[in-house]
Amino acid sequence: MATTKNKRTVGRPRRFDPDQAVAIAQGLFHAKGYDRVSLADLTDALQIKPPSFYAAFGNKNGLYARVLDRYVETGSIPFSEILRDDQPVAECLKVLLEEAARRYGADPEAPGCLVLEGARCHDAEARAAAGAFHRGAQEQIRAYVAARAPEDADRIADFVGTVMVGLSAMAREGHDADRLLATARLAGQALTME
Amino acid sequence: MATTKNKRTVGRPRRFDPDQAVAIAQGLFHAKGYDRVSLADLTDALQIKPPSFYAAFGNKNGLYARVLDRYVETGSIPFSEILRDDQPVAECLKVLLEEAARRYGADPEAPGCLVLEGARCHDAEARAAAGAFHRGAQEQIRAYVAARAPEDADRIADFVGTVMVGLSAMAREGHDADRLLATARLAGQALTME
DNA sequence: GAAATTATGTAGTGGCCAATACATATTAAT
DNA sequence: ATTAATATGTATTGGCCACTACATAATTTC
Repeated sequence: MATTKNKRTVGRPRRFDPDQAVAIAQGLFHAKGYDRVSLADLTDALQIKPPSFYAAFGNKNGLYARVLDRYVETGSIPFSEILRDDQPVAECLKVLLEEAARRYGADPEAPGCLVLEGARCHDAEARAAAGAFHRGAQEQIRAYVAARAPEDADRIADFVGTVMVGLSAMAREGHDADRLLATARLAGQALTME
Repeated sequence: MATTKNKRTVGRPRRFDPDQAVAIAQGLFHAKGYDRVSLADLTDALQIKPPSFYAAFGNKNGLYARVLDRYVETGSIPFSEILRDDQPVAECLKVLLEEAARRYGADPEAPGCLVLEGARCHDAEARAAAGAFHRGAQEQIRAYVAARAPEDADRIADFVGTVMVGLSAMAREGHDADRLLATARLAGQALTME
């Protein structure tokens, strides 16, 4: 009862694996951004026709929501592991920025953060979905700082969040991981002084 | 021979002022971004019909190019005034970041930087046009630092540019000038340590 | 085998987009 | 008055978009 798959059901069986489709779509959305992935792009990549797509995912936003979930589960920054209570706040935030730099620059085919870039797309629903994850992450940072430096939590969290957004944008401009890392390290120096 | 206007020419005269049209379009492009301003938006705002629009500006990108020129002349950050040779490099870069924060958050109806946001739009030609201005500004920062701190020019310029991109993005997320300014000041502390 | 159920393939739908064909109006030059 | 030149208004154009109506295929249940 561990796996959720293979539940033999009535009716004609699917000829594609929705989970695998989500993984493929994640690559597309990360590489090109929500707006620039058309439904034709998706159905071509998944080798299915539009009706199968809509039956499985509802619509483009439905698939995108599943992609976001998958990204947070498998590809995004593990905030909870990095923001440690047994280390100095500034140290952990520096590690966070450096980890962001590494991840955002790791894959030239999928630069930047899927969530941060999605939160700036042109589709209201997709933007809201990605924006919710963004706000959650930002609040996680703020709460982490607030627990031990309540006075400075807002401005430090704003700074860290702003630098992460900048790093994601610069990754999409072509900065590689080393270059982003140098920027992140310099940003980290501002945190040591507080 | 000072003003370039009022040159009575043959043929039916225009019923609108192209320069004023550029000013109005600048407001639209800054508020909504290149992609989200449709030609119908423009012709409605300018109170002209599509043929008049295309006769005057060539196409949407033609108008956008004129908007970018106007922005750089009238609304963007005066790099040359801020990056002074008679002040410490770090001080001037801090002033630059703080000035960016003030300008990006000054008008809630037109948040962020027109150039930085335009450089991320979906239209290849518009992106290239805005990107050229962005690269020019970035190089201006790098060259300024390189003149007195050649070893650190690349990473310092990258850091300043990344923070500016982040500030512009956060302005569009709703951060007001005060909040951006606090972020800029914290970022500036990283520069003092070099 | 018949019925119920679900997925698939073919072939579209209307909507919004930037851009334009074409006739007409308004001006200066002759 | 005629001509040349330029701007305007009406009405479209073709392209790409997300999305769907409808008939058919494949499976389980009875």
